[in-house]
Amino acid sequence: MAESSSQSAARTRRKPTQARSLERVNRILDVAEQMFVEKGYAATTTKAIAAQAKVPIGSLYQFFPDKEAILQTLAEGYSDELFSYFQSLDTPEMAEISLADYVDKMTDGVEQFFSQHPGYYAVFMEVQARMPLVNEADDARLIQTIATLLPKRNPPLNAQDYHAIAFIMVKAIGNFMWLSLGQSPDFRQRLVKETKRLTFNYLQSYFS
Amino acid sequence: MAESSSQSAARTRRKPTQARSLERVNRILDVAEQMFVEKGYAATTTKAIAAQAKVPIGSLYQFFPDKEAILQTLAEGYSDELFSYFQSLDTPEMAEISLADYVDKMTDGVEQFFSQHPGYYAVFMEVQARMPLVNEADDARLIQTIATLLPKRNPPLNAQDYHAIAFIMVKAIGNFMWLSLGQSPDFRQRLVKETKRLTFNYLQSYFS
Amino acid sequence: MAESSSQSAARTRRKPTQARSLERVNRILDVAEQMFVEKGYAATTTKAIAAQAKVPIGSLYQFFPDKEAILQTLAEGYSDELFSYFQSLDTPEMAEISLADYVDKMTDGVEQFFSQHPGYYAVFMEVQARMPLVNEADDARLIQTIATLLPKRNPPLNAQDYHAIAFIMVKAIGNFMWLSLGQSPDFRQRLVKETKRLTFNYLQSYFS
Amino acid sequence: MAESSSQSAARTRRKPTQARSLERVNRILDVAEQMFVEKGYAATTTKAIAAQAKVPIGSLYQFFPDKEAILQTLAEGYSDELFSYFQSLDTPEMAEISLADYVDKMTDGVEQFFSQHPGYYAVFMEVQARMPLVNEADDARLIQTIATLLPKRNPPLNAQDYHAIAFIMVKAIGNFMWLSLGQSPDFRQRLVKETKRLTFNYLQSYFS
DNA sequence: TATGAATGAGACTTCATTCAT
DNA sequence: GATGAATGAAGTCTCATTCAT
Repeated sequence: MAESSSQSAARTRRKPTQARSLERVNRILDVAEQMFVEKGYAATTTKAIAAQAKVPIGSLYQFFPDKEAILQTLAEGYSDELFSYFQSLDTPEMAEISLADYVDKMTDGVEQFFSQHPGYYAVFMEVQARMPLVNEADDARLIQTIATLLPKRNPPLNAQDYHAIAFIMVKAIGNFMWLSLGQSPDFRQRLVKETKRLTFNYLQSYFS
Repeated sequence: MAESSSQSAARTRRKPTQARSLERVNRILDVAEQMFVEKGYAATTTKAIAAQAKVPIGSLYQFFPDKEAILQTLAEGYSDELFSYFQSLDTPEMAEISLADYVDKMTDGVEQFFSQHPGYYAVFMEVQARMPLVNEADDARLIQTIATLLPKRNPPLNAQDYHAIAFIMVKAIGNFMWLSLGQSPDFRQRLVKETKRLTFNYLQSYFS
Repeated sequence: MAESSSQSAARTRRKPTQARSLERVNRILDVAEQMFVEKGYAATTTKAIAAQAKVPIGSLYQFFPDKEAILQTLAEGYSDELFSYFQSLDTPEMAEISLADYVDKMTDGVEQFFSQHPGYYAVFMEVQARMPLVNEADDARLIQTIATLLPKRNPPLNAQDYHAIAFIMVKAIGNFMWLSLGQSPDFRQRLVKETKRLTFNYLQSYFS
Repeated sequence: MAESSSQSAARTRRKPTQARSLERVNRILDVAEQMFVEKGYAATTTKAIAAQAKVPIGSLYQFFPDKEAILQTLAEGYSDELFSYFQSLDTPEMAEISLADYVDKMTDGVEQFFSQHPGYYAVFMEVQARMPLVNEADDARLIQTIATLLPKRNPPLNAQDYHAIAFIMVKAIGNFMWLSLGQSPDFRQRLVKETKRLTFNYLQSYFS
């Protein structure tokens, strides 16, 4: 039922290398994710998370210094996964495909990711509200990656340009795929299409 | 039966018609906005709001049924203002200006609005996380308006198309101008420019 | 059963002027005193104090910002009472009585005070350990008073001398009367006698 | 029946005869002393002590049954040292020196001891508050020793007298030298002088 | 014997909301 | 209507101690 979470433990008090601990941490993370999605971060108590995860509250606090660290770890896990996906686009073949295909691939990838991670929305809403810096840093990593991918396409722009373009691209696709989550299947489909159009026309204006 | 508060409206318990009450409500709203921005919604107590606004806590609860109603009222106020701005664009002259100018005007308008309302960001982060429906409803109003404006430009599209286009437009501009808030002045400028380009190229692909 | 405590409210969140509040504060103070004596400060919980005093825990925290404030208020109450006693010794007649009688009066006064306030010991042990400054300040007040009383007896010493003498006097009497509390009645009697002898011989060495 | 720990003795679970164990116990004691002084007994956790002493927490509990035992062992160590000092005064020569010199020697000895053991103050504040009996017992040992030293000086008093005198003497010197710890160097000097005067005049009234 | 992860009772404190005055 | 003292459920987190390995 719960998606196995293989988050990179950050702000984790103790890096659990033992099998049982690792399992516990993941159980906590999975339960927390689910509860954050269902009732919101504030309305979810550490006690409830521990109980649901069948972990003593004391153990929970052995792995996470406080409630926020759970949220943060969750966020970082998502970020890492998403980042990995984008990095996987950085292949020789990708530099050859058409701009339209490139945009399609990215958009579809993000769309899929969001679909498969129902917690992302809830978690990032909170994260953005309470730890914007962390979040920014994570997105920046993504933007950076894209910014280095772009120059492989023709026109000679400077680094600043590439950064701005990557920023718009990442945020536009991210935001709309995110927004599409709450929409009806039909409109969602449409949104994917429009997002591709939006992004493609934008990029085409640069990469003639 | 008793004092049913019309859920959609400003959830104010009593619409204060007396001068003093109105002033108090405004003071509460102003103080709350400031505190939400400074310390976040959760960390702001109703008692503190009341104290700062020099309004007895009991009176505060006479105007607002609960803490969330304050946030909601704030959000609605913003929404109304922004909505008014967009409505003001619906004039005969506006239908005549170029697409590029149209996009410019909208983007600049939103940018200005966000600049002048520093609370918007903080408030909406919370609102989106805890009352997405309200927010959606508000944006929908905006999108609807834009959707009715668009057909005044050439190509014969159906209502669904106009809705989708308006959605993308409103959300894209809204989102990027919002994101620009936290950026350095330079990058912020750039973001305005890129947002215009993004939106313009998108619209142009429809209204060539 | 409980001694009525008329402590000067310090570090009290709200100075309770209303009859009911005042009674509640006193009930809290009385209960706390008793529990501190019986089980020690650390082992006494705010919840238990509130329950025993039949005051909701929330109300307790309306009067006292935290657990320590209760202890502090208790300490200050004692200090004030003891101080009052010493001030009452500053009368024209007192300046006339013999040194021996003077020492007797002081010692007996302190002895009585300690006997009548069984909480003093427990409370001050804690206070001294966790808020030495407060305690010092209080004793200093006492010492100051004595230091201004002494010059009324012959020999011309400087202010520093009077301070030192008063310090020794106050601390010696205070300490031994305090120590006597835990002793058998017989030895306690003896201790009173010896304390008088100790103090008297010391003072006599100055005031020939 | 199993491992009954003789309550009066150093409440160490196991008297560590092995070199490594002894070293560990000492390291625990040293670290604990320092931490008690710095942060207070309550604020010092057994885990922190163990970590700082580089001893596994499990081992710590092998040497000490509980946290309080560490404090107690520390207190007993001090007491023993101080006791040794006083015993060293019980020599033929000491019986010959003047009363004034005798008092000087004792006072200076105690003063030095306190100066060299900064932990004494902090530790005893706690000990007195939570284990007064232990403390009393320790001082009693001291008083007894003094009481047997005193008769070597003239006047024929009974055992009870000697005990009372020794009690006053030990406690007066002890208390004032203790109080002097927190004072300014100047006043501290003065306090030493006054303590000698206090004690000397008292003793002289008996051994004139 | 040595280790340190695991435990969970319970401590302190907060704060939205009510309702007697 | 206006006021603000009163309420107490509930939250987060700590830490002495144990015991399986």
